[in-house]
Amino acid sequence: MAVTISDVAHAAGVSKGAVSYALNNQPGVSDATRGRILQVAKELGWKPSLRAKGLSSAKAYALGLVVARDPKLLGTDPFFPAFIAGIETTLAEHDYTLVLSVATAPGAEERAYRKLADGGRVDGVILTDVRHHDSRIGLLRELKLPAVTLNRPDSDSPFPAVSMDDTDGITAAVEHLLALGHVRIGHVGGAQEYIHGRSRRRAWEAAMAAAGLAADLFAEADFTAPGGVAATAELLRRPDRPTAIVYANDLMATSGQSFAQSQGLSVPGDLSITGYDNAEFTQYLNPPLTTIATDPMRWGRVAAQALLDQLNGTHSGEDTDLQAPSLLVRASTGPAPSTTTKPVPQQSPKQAKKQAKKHTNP
Amino acid sequence: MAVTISDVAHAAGVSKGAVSYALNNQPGVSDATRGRILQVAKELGWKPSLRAKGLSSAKAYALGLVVARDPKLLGTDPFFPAFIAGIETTLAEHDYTLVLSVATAPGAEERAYRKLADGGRVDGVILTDVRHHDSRIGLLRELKLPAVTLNRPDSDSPFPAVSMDDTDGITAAVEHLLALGHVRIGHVGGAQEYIHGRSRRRAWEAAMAAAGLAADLFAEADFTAPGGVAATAELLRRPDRPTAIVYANDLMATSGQSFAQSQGLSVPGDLSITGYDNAEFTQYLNPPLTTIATDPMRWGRVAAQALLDQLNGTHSGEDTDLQAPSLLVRASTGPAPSTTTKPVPQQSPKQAKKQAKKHTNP
DNA sequence: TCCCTCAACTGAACCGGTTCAGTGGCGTGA
DNA sequence: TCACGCCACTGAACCGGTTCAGTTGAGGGA
Repeated sequence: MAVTISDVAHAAGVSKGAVSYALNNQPGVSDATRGRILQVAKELGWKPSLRAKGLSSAKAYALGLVVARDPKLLGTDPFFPAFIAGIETTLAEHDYTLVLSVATAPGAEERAYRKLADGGRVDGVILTDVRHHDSRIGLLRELKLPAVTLNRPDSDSPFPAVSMDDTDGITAAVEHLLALGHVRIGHVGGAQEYIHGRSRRRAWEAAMAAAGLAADLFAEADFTAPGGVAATAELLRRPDRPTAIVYANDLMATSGQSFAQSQGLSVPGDLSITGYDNAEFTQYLNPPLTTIATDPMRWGRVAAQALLDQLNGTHSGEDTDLQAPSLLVRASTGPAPSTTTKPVPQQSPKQAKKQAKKHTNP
Repeated sequence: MAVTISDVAHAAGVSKGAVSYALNNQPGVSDATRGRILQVAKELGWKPSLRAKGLSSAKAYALGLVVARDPKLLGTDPFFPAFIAGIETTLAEHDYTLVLSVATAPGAEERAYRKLADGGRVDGVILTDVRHHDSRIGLLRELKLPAVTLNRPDSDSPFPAVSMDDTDGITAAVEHLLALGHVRIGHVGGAQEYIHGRSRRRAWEAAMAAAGLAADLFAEADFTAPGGVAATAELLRRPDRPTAIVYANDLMATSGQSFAQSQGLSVPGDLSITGYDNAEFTQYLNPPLTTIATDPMRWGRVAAQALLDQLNGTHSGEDTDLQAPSLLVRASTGPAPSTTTKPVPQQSPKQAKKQAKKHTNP
């Protein structure tokens, strides 16, 4: 940090401008001079100050990511770490870094975006967990902050999207269960506020409709483990309880499976279960979870690249579609029970609720 | 971004300097003028440019965190998301942001630190996952980058440490098992390269010694799920196999428990298991995992504060000790088998290895 | 030989703040 | 009434780069 461009210029016997041209591979210096300057710079160990560079070129050389999730959920979700690692692989090739913001308190999210935009700390942001009529789209517009979104928002968005289809994976899960003879296939959805919560639900509905079945065994949860327990309890209380449940993520599938077992149901003997995400721990569950394997790392890599392209003006403006995730069959799914469905051990709804609660907070 | 300090100065009829003094609560302007300037600044919606501020005051207003882990392991470890959330709660109160780097490839870690230091992108870093004779200490010294470490390194370190004791938790786990009648208590350790891998092992050894027992049932793993399987397989092959295993983290405990069950052992009937970290999913395992509940969020909050204190010179220079984590007893631990230990179904080591491998990659 | 062109390079302005030396005006004490 | 000190504020330098208008000198064409 001690050595500046002036030191290099002086040592090489040229002006600051020449050093700048040489460093950035711009015309204006001969090859000989360029070589000499670079040589001197190397000898002096000159590292151009990002701060100065940023000030004069009006760039921050950083991308922003605001994560608005309960830290508890965050800690269990395998998505973000892998996603961030993907972003990083792209950024490592460019002179960019990632500024991460975790917003847990309500209202903190908007503040976080403003903080990143106001001081010019980042040149653009990646928008994850897109919501129904997401207010952040308007916010970013107001802040004039370039962005890419993960999946295309349902409201009008000027930002390019990098999408990974939910439909195929859920469809494959339903078809897998149908092939095993299941008919009463339920769905525990994530918060319908999120567009991926919605699209997964719609994919389940469509797959059921395609098989001529009613999609009536739905319970909405919130992507959290306790939510999964409550939704599972609700579905299992139904008179025609499902013999299989498609969950919108692994965490809910995990807690749902655990709850079903605690109610005396065998998985997959009495109830088949599928997850979504392929979190590493799901293969060590008992039984290991049938789930849908996404590729968050690739998603991160591509999203970061799309944002960088947008920043330097080389982005086509078109959305990018990533390969759809694939079904990973493990032992939590099996043939539908051949006889009449074993009822869940009788208890009043009140008791079940109590038990569900107890199960949630051991 | 369009409105600058000059615009404000002009609008308020004062010089740039006066605006700067007013904004930063420095003497040199009267209260009346200060009020007027702030009023004008507000009306114009002026947000001082972090870049310009950074250049003139030689600060980056950012802290760095380099995470060197396999993204797969990262995704399952609940530590980092909560830890980062903790950092964020501190930074939100100050005008700082967090720059996150994920280094997965070998050699990428050092490059990441250099990248952060060279351009002056951060003012300091938080060092996690401290290793035995950690080379990063010297590196940061060379780069003249202020830092705090999580736990005190075993080599000489000039940086303040924020420590959370491992010993008490492991000791509590061993004592809990002893009280249940266990005598052959094994330990599956994390990579001994990490100082927390070492200290957990040493705590187990000490607790065993205190009970007059030999600490010979040790297997080293690497904090990963497959590693946990392999180490568990090794311990279970021993002629005097353990009736209880203390794992150095939840992920290994999870995969170890799953492996033991696949070998026909009942948990906790034949084998009791304890984890470390209290990852959320562990309460939904079958059986739910007895584990040690740490508070990574608090750790992040305190570490960030310590680093900020160090940067503005108010740090005492002394290490901070956080409250030790506590044991959380769930159903994976139970009384020691009363009769002779049930042997693991006979098979050659070769077969066991094959099975372990198969178990790892379903 | 002279003029023109163009490549190579310089010097200075600029980005938007901070900071310091200097200046003007006011109040106070003798 | 005057000298002095101090408060409030200004103007300019500065941080370390980028960028642009100019300058210089070499080479080519007529």
